Amino acid sequence: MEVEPGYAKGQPVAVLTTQPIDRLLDYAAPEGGCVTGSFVEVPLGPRKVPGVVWGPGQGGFDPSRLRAIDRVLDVPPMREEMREFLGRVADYTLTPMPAMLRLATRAPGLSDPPSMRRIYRLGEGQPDRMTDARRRVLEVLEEYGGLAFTMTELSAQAGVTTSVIKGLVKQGVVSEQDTPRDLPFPRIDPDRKGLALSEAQSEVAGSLRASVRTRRYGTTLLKGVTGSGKTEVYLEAVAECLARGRQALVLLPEIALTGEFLARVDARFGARPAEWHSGVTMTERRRTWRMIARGGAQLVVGARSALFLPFQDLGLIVVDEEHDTSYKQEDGVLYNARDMAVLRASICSAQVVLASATPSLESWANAEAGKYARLELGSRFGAAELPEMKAIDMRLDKLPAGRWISPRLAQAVEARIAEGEQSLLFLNRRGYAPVTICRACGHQIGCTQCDARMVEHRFQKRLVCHQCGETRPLPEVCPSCEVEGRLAPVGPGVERLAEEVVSLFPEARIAVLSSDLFGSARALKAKIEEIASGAADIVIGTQLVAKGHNFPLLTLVGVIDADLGLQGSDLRAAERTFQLVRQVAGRAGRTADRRGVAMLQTYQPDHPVIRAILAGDEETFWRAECEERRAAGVPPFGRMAGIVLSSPDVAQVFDLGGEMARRDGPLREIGAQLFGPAPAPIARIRGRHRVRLLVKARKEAPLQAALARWLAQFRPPNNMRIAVDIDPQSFL
DNA sequence: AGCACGCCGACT
DNA sequence: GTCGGCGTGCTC
Repeated sequence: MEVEPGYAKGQPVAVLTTQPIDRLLDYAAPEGGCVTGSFVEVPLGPRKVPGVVWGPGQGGFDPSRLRAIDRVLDVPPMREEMREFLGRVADYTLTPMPAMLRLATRAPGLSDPPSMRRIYRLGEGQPDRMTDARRRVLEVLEEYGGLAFTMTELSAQAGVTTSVIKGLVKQGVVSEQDTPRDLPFPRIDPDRKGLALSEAQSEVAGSLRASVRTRRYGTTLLKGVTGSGKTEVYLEAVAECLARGRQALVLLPEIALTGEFLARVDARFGARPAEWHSGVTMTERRRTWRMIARGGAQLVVGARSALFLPFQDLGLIVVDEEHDTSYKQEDGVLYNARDMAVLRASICSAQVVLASATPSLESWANAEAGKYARLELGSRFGAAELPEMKAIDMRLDKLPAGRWISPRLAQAVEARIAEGEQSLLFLNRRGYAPVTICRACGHQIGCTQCDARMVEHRFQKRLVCHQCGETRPLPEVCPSCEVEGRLAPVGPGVERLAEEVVSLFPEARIAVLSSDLFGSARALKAKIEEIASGAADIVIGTQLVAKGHNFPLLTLVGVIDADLGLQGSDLRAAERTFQLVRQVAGRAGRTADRRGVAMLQTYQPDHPVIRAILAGDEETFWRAECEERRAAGVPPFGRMAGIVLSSPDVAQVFDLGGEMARRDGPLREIGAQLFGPAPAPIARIRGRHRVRLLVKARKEAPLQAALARWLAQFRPPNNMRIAVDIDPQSFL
């Protein structure tokens, strides 16, 4: 255990608060003293704010005006490695430290004292007489064995008033006890035997176990096709980590996947891990945060924000589906969870496992360069193989307007229905139709707040803007020429595709999986399970279905528009299309004893990406893609940053954008190039005009420092926002 | 982030 | 005169 410097009462200490102040503030240590890392509550103006003691006082402030820390919170101090991690992420992403601290303290009731609750279980005594109500209470308690209940739970479960239970307590029939509200998670037994692994799986699991045993930092890219048993294999690394007494974290891109994962962990270890994502209740979050800090949680499964949990001794981070773009998203701070996982592990001497069937190009390149170890799980578990890939050349099948399913694909679906098997039709477009056009004047209905076309959602009977979420009823009259009844949908969305499927297969049971059709993650999960158990013949889905869900009865995947995403100038488009189509295709025939088929409808069967998918030749694709990026000097062979200025005032963003382009001295000093300003891909969102600049530098260039010096020159007006995105996902 | 301070225009 | 708009600066 490291020993933090302690401060006696009255000594000045520097405190980092969650308030957006770009420096530390000095306070006097409280009654009872504090240590570096102590979570505290400090007075700031008229308020009390949370903070962390960051070190000794810096001085430079009238000592007689120092205010004292109000109190030290009842949680273990923030560890040195966590402070370092926050600082490094802040430097990397150009994020102010208070915002980093907010990420690390996103736990409800952090400042609350430890609270107790009263629980009830079966006691020793006998009741003086038995009544119906008393019997129901005893039945409930017996049914659940030794489990304890809260008063509310027990009275609800037994259907009696609380006075019945109180009466039983008085006679000692029910025992009453106070326990801490935040209980440790059930111990996971890492020595429990798991499922039998194949020889290939055991070998890979053995390597991962050996890496974990080193207790050093290291990253392994674990590549395995869908169904190859990746999860079982990395759970062996988890077992090794827990057996060494260290904590483990498994990151998943989507909360819809945690249900399936929890069941796998339960099957492997006979206990469930702690969960951390937006769907977890407040009390559970509080418990989880505290237990992780105290070592009362060994294994955590969570979303990206779980990286900022206060682990005591983190020995392993698994990033599952590491290529998933949702690892890079804004939640106050723009960071890529995959990269930050590697950073955190390197600071705390932990191992990282990046698992994917279709790794990101960055990870592939890092493995090629020898920075990451690479392990591969070749064949699918059991007999099933990767699906057979076929292209359907859409230039040959002339489809009538408003039709998207080629006769060949329709025939294949028909055959599956006859066999009692499932088909998946994949179209990465939500809603009914992406464009609504007026046949009289050619006007396309756009959003008033954004430069984007409104998407018709027939299910909701409304037009929806996919940028800002604004909706409005479908108009009868063209908003431009005011002619009535000439508005027409153009192009397909999943809802419209469903309409076509109904007309083609009126007898079939059809399910549409699209994120906007479900109110909650729970509802979506239920639907997925229903489908997996065979409740549908044809599944129509957006990219939601590409993400790891298991449909055992599925033997055919039809990709409606394999070309979608290939157009446009996004440099990552090829990679993303390749991954998405491979992932979707991987849904076919995962465990069936018959080989699945994936059919790709395309107008460009000779496009290199489509050919690479068809050939199943990933190495060739990646090598070619790497060469192109190397030649262009773009990530991962160069560094980039996107800067987006946004303001309700158009002139303002262009003015400052222009000024930033002119005063680019700090960028030129490191040999970086500046492009723009140009209107951002979506030039207006929620009424804010957006202008984008792009900085490109060599891989070794100190990009962040130069960006910081460059940006410090400008004072943006107060209604303008400047967002800096290091390593942007797309750089249009 | 809040909140006070202060400077300017529009009103009683 | 004085009410209130919001730009500027401070919080240990």
